[in-house]
Amino acid sequence: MTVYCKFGTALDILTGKWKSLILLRLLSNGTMRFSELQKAIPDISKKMLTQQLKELEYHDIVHREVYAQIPPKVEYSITEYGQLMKPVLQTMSDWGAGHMQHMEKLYSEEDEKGAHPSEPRRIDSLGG
Amino acid sequence: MTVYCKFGTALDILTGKWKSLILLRLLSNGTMRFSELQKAIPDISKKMLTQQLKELEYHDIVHREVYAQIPPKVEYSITEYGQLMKPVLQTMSDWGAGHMQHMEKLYSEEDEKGAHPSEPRRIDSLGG
DNA sequence: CGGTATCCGCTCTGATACTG
DNA sequence: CAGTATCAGAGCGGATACCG
Repeated sequence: MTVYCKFGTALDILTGKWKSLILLRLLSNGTMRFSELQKAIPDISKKMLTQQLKELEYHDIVHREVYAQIPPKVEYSITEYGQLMKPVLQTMSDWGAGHMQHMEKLYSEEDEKGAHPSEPRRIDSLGG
Repeated sequence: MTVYCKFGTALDILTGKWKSLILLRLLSNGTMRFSELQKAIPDISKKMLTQQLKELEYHDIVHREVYAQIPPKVEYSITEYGQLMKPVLQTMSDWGAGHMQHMEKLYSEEDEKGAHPSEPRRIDSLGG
């Protein structure tokens, strides 16, 4: 079997503009409908939400429950296996928090206005 | 001050096709010259290597030491601060290892040949 | 409501050539 | 050796329209 990178595997799953947002919402809210996720993440398009959820479902991190009714109702939640992602998210979040402070020390607020490589994204935090 | 996402901060820094590769090499080999990194990561182009290293340097994760000589010599290494990334990398790597097994159970080897969303990337592992 | 299909622009990445 | 500059292509992400 081809040797895939353990690290890259994790990275791939977290990567993408929206995956983390979805995971974070689902983790704190429990079960959510498609439309609830849309509302919770205003800037995401249906296409992206669908796509990202599909990938997460494929990886057994998100569970998709379809109710056969009109109008349709679909609920998403983190699988039991998916809960194992929590420590990963938490570790990254913790490091990220520290890093933001570190960056502030290195580059003053004034300097922040200039264009720097790899500016941090604006995303909601994990715990709060 | 704008509230940046702690999690997104970490993600941004690890994200990109090559950042992890560079970090992993530097972490295990210590100090490396530009050309050594190129050799260690055969498929990366000069442009990408330069670009990624610049970003890592900006984030104080990688140190760039220039020797004023002809021909030029530039050495890269992980900063002391950058060592703090290790637990993050390790956590992700550990989870990734488990996830690969989990995926194998869910989808048989035969099935792996089909095109699935978000196939894991081929990257060298962290520890070995 | 919860998607899919299509088009389209932009960024990211890569190949190549040039420079100090 | 260690880059920079330039151009071109692929793929990600977004807007819109349509469907069960």
